[in-house]
This record gives sequence, C-alpha cells and structure tokens, in this order.
Amino acid sequence: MTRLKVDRTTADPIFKQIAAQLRGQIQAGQLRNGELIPPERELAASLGISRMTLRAAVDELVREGLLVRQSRRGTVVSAVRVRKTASIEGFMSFSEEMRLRGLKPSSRVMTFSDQIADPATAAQLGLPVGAHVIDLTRVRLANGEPMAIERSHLPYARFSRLLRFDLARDSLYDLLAREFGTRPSTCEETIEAILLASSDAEALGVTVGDPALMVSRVTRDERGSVIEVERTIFRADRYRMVFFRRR
Amino acid sequence: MTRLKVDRTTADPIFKQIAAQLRGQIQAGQLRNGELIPPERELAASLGISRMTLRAAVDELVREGLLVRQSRRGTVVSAVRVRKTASIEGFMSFSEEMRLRGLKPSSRVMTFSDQIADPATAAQLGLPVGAHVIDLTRVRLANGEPMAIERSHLPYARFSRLLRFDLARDSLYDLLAREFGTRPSTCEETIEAILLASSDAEALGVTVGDPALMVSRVTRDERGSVIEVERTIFRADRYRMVFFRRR
DNA sequence: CTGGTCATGTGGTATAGACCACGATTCTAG
DNA sequence: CTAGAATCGTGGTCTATACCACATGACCAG
Repeated sequence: MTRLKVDRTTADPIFKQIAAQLRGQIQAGQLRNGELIPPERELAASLGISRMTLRAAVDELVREGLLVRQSRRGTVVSAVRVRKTASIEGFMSFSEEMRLRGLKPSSRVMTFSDQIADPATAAQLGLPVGAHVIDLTRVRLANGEPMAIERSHLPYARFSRLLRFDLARDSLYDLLAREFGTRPSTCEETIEAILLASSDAEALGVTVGDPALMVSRVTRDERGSVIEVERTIFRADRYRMVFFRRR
Repeated sequence: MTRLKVDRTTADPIFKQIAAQLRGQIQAGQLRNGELIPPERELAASLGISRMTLRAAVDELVREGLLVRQSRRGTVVSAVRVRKTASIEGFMSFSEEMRLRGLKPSSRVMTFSDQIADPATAAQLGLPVGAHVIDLTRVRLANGEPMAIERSHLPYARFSRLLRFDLARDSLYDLLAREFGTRPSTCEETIEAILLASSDAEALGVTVGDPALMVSRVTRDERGSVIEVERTIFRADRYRMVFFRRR
C-alpha cells in the first residue's frame, strides 16, 4: 500500500482526500483484491488523523463496494466490481451512456413541438389536464446505427425556450443544465418487454414483431419537480441493460 | 414531529433506532414533504444523545433519499419517493419479491440434479471446465399463476447437500442462509427482451412468440465467491421491473 | 497431540467538544 | 428608510477518547 498524504491547507475535506487516494489505489490495482488494509487505528495514526476521520473515508468506499468491512477481522479490498459494468449507479441519458461505451451518439428528430398533453402524461408531469408540453421524439443512433426510439415530454411553461435549440446535435440533459441550470437528480424507471409495432420497427430498420425493451422514465430535479417524462424503445438485438446491485 | 425514543438496553444501536423511527414517521406521512426537521444539535439534546450519533441516523436516511441536507439551512423531508416503487434497492429472489407484492410464491420443479457444467456456466461460477454443478429449473408461480421460468446453477462441491431439500416449497435463498450460512451480497444483472420459444411458452401457458424479459444474474456472497448463476424468463404481460435511481 | 482458556486486536458504536463557512437575521450608522 | 455590518444558527468537518462484542491465535492443562 502506497503512502497516503493529507493536505490540511486545501478546502477539500481530509476524509475525501483519503477516500480518493484509496479509490485510486484500488482501481489502479495497487491494492489487490482480497488484500487487508491496515487496521483503522494504525492507519489513522500513521496519517496523523483521527480514527473517526479515517472511518469516514473508508465508509465512502464501503458504500461504493470497493472495500468490505469484516467485523473483528479487518477491512478487505473487494474490486470484483471492475469497470465491466458501466451502467451501475445513477442513471444516464442515451448520449451519456453511448459516450461511456465509446460509441458516438446522434439523433434523427421526428417530432419537436409543443402540444396539449394527454391526461396521463400531464399527470406524470404534475401538470393540470390540458397543459402544454414539449414533445420531443427522436430516433437515437450509435455510430450511425438506429438503436432506440425516444419520446420525451417536458413541461412547456418551464422549458419553452428549448424549442430554439437543435436537438439533433445537442444532448437534452446538457441543454437543460446549460440553459436552465436544471440537473436531473432522481428518476423512476419501468422496464418491460414488448413487440415492435410496424412504425417503430420501420424507424429502427428492423422487422415488425421483433422484441424490444421499453424503458419508461420519470425524471425529477433536486427539488423533486418532474422535469421530464420519457419512454424509450430499445432494439433487443443491440441493447441490454446491465446492473450491479448490492443488498 | 412525534417524540422519538432511545432504548439503551437493547443491542440495537441507537443511531439505527432513531433512523428507523424517522423513516417510519416519514413513510407514515407524520413528517410531511418539504418540512424542516429540528436542527441536529437541538434534536440530539432533546434525545439525550450526541450530535454525532444523531448524524449517523440522519446520514442513513439521506442515503435512502428520505431526507435532504441543505447546508446552513436545515434538513428537509423529501418523501417524493413513496412506497410505490418496491423493487428499488438491493435485489431479491423471486420468492421475496412476490411476498413483498402481497402475492404467494410457489414453484414447479422441472429439473433438480447435479450435472457437468457447460463451459460458459463453469466460467461464470469460477469453476474449472468439467466441474459439477447443481441445475435447478423451476416454473415460478404467483398465486398459482405461472410468472417466470428460473434456471439456477450452483457449485456442487459447496452446496451438494442442497439436493436433499424440497425446492418446490422452500426459497433457495432461505435455504442457503439457513443450511449453509451463505447470504447473497452482490449481483450483476443483465436484462434483455426476447421472444418465447415453444417449450418456455408452454411452461408459462402463453403463446409462442410472445415477448418476455430475460434476466441473467450472477450472485456473490460477502467474500466475493459466486454462489449462483441464474437466468429467469418473465412473462412480459405480467411482469415489469421498476427502479428508483439517484445520481 | 487435543481441547479448552484467555489475551489481543479488530471493527462497531457512542460521546463531548471544537472550529469552519456561509445563509439568514438583526442591528446600526447614515 | 436604506445599506452595510455584525451576529446567530445551520450543517460540515475533525478530534480524542471510551467501551463493546467477538474472531483469532497463543497458551496451557491434560
């Protein structure tokens, strides 16, 4: 285990510094899988910090799954969960996900206008019946190949300015962050298997009756307001979802 | 906010007691969405506990998303995420999930024997080629209706005793815990959409060519050893997956 | 060699106190 | 009345210390 350093001059909390260094050493393989890290008291003393501070750092990595505490034995490195599973935590937009996989995302815009919301969508958005919404329907491509059909609805009152932008080029989440200072914070997803209807199959360039994954998502900002309701249909032959889960 | 209680006679840690009570009050709606809870110092003093202990409790609920800390302002209730989404965190066996939904799980055992593992399964289990595995294939029912076909493989060397039990009645995870002291700790899941082949469709009592969700799972214990490789096929018309995600 | 006993060391929990940064509030000078 | 200054209160961080339960390994009696 390489020597860790504490910098008391920065604003960065000590426990975050330690956590970052430990994380780096684990991910770089300097700390090997199954290896015991030094006891908390010893490690804290050698760093000149309190044991409680060190524990805060270790806690972080335990939550991330990189370390596992074994009561009365020690704390071991658990890097089982390497980089294989990318879409682990949090959630991502199509653009973000494709970039993470090393693919180039793009879009073909099918619909981009404001409309009267159907009652179900309005309810999901937390809007009154008859409210205006932005309807953005895009075929999403990765390296030029159709992967999914994504239909998003956003409250018009809040995001009407969005209609000025080119959603074929820009990422929706990027635009929301840049132009509105809005960041997705939580979402609720429903995943089901469907058969492709003819229009969707055509847009994706596959056969009618092929299977597909349908992911419905309600996205909220930090304050809990719904910012987007989205339904994406993924080609089953090109897309699968991978999760890493703990309990 | 209802008065909280601390019991210093139980083995249950104080911070967990407080966390459980706060969680209950939020979920019961006694603490309303957006409401500020009392300042940490004040609440800790009124409970006769240290501020750090109270913070440990609050930390738990913050991680669960039930509370949100706002620096220099206070801590607010954020119960957007009500109980609607059950299958949120961690992962569950079929039995556990159905019970949580208020349905009665049962099984029809199709295969339950030891076999030579095919190479791919052996690799996933971390066993050498040609190793013995237990093959457990069951039709899973909820309230008597077929919901899924689940095929599990477990290392024979470790779990051979399992073959003595009745897997039509018992939950696999329950047995692993009770008889082997083994608890699933992490898993990696892959979700895809497929079309049902004739044999699977027949077992589920649906039509060939219907869509289905296929969930492949590699489950590990606390020490990172693979304990089970499982592939479950769910009827699309009766099953969807729901996730709550944060980022 | 065997079985039990006991000391040691580990993470788990709890405490009381301290200082910081900064938003909100109150006070004060003009 | 207003603008700026001072204060207060909040969560965020850090410290030093204490005790607990129990896994482990050393030790000892037989």
